[in-house]
Amino acid sequence: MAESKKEQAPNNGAGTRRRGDVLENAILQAAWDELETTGYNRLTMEAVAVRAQTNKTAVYRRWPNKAQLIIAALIKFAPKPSLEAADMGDLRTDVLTFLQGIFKPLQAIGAETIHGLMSEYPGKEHPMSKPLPPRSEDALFAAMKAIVGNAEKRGELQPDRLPERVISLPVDLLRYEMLTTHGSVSEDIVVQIVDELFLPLVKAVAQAE
Amino acid sequence: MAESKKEQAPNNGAGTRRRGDVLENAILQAAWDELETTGYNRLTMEAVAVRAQTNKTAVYRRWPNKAQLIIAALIKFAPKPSLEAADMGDLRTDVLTFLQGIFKPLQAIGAETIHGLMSEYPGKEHPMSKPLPPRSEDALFAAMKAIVGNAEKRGELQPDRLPERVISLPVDLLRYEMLTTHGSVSEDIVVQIVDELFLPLVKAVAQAE
DNA sequence: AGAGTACGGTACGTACCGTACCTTATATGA
DNA sequence: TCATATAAGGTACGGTACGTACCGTACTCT
Repeated sequence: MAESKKEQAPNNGAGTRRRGDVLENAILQAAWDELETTGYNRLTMEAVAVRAQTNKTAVYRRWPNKAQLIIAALIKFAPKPSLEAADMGDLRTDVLTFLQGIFKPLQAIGAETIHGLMSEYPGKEHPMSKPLPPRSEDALFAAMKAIVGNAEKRGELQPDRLPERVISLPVDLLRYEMLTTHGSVSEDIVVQIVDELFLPLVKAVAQAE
Repeated sequence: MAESKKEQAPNNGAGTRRRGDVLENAILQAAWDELETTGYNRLTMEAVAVRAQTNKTAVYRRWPNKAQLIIAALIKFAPKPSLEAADMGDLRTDVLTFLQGIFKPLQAIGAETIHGLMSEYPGKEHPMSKPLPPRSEDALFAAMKAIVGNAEKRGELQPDRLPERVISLPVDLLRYEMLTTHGSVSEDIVVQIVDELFLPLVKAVAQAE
């Protein structure tokens, strides 16, 4: 009798109403799925709610807008590059493997999403969780510094000769290419960046004899 | 009597209804003004129409969406960099003056607008008038090639030694910085790019003895 | 058991989009 | 000079998405 109100429990027969982390994860998962199938621009809060089998209210209770929601979804579900600096014996190999390792993760997020986020994001008055952090806090930059540090320890480079701009050059250019190339970026861009730009530069500035 | 319908001619007393290029320019001017005061995201077609003292219909008759309208406004009103390669006697001066010349125009457009355009722009199936053209058609790249060519003629560089990536490096990095730096980019980034990256690279690869 | 919390669900007001429709001014040329 | 086509002015609409309010109801916790 009292059960008649349930009208065929809408989910599985077990505990019906999700809460807290369970619901939060379901929403983030839905946002990530929606992002992959629909793309950032056409993604709507309502579609995310529907896919998560909940409603907009539950979404807005947690994230105030689309940008914040998607950032949270990226943090949780986007493929993360390995940030441990490979240490294989020479600088070229280390940088190449590192860049190749971040290539696919960057590509998985996609230019449309980045542009959308950076376009919509408040920026001012919002010093938290930006899509692209300043260089000093950038994990990819830190990884490159570690790689260069290893090469210095091995004696490949004279210490402290490389300006920050040189160290960040490969990651910056890779990101630039991802942002501005509609369609897919060929993976050999990584090799070009290393062999035509980074290594000649290193050689000119700081290579030990 | 028949004049009573005019209700105090809303514009100047002279020819009332604008057409063709006059109206088109008024709309583009309004779009440009609106872009500068409101910003790309919050700019609406209706606001442009109101500022141009016309209505949405007249706008949509000419441009199918916001992105196209803004691109047209940029082409007409955005400050254009000088594309003639300076030829002052040495490569460093030429590249510096060139980069400094494109600095302000790039900054005038602004990251928000570029991100918005690149986010909304169809891209696929639309091979026309992209915000960022491919390198081969990029006017800034062509200018850099001319500058390098001048240096080769002077004997500063050995001819045909510089890969395209080296030539486009300064412009690419400058654009990257403009796109990813919220707030204002300091102008000495230009000097850094030239002195820490481009010139050492040129020296390493192609400088004549 | 009771009380607070947070989800489910709906409905609403707002904003903007893009289009349809009609009226009216202007350019053109027969 | 008048007729006609064109394009402007202007309004109104359907549609979509946003973000919020409200309320009933399940769940949690003590």
